[in-house]
Amino acid sequence: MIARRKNRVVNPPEHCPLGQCLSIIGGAWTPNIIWYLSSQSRRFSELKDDLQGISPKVLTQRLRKLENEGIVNRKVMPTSPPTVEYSLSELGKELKPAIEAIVAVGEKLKKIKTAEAILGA
Amino acid sequence: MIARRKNRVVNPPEHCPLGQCLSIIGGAWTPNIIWYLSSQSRRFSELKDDLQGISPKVLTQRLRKLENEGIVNRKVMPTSPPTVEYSLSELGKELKPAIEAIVAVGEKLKKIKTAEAILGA
DNA sequence: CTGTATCCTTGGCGATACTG
DNA sequence: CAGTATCGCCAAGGATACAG
Repeated sequence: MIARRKNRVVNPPEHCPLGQCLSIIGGAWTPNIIWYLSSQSRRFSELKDDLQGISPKVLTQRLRKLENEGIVNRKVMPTSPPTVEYSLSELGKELKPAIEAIVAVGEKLKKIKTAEAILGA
Repeated sequence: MIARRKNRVVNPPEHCPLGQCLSIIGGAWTPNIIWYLSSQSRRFSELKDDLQGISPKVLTQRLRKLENEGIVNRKVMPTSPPTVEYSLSELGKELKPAIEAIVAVGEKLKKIKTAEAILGA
């Protein structure tokens, strides 16, 4: 069930093919979180550093959501001070091709725009 | 330049690899619009029908934005009543692999969750 | 270090009515 | 048919402070 609130449809082009997956990777930071986790597991503050500018509140929110969806694993190390390792679950790794495709297109668009700027100006 | 508002960072994990592309396909309806345009060109009301539930205001907004970004082409036919054809530009077609990857992952996740529901319950 | 708690702003989107 | 115009909601996210 995709997010509904009262009778207000929040998100859902449910009948369209993309809704489900996008509700996972659709946040402002989420895809980048997945991206950084895809190459290696990271600790909370490492992610916070990777995603410079994210507030701890939001990072926690995103990670909790991803954890609940079974996309990331959270592993608390019994150290002091505590360290927590986040990593992509097997399910989470399914998202990699999509993320990679987005990244690839992003790079391509950037190149095209740069070329246009040079040629056009 | 990715959307900033005053000193408030709205969207931008700019330094991360995904920001640029996601700002294009990141809306609630946008990826589906691109999806429907990817197989064939569509008229305004056809899209409105495909994306059942979208308001004309939002559809116009999205299409205008995509047009400005050079993702879609808008072609007004000199008929009465007017008909307008939207299609993906060459640039827009670059987005297809990303959208397709998202769709593919979406389907896969659905299957996995379905299987889990059957096995687990 | 890894988070919670609070408060606030904002832009995306819905609903509806109207126009050329 | 293909849009504009208005109004208003609200959840995502920012800033900051605090806690185990």
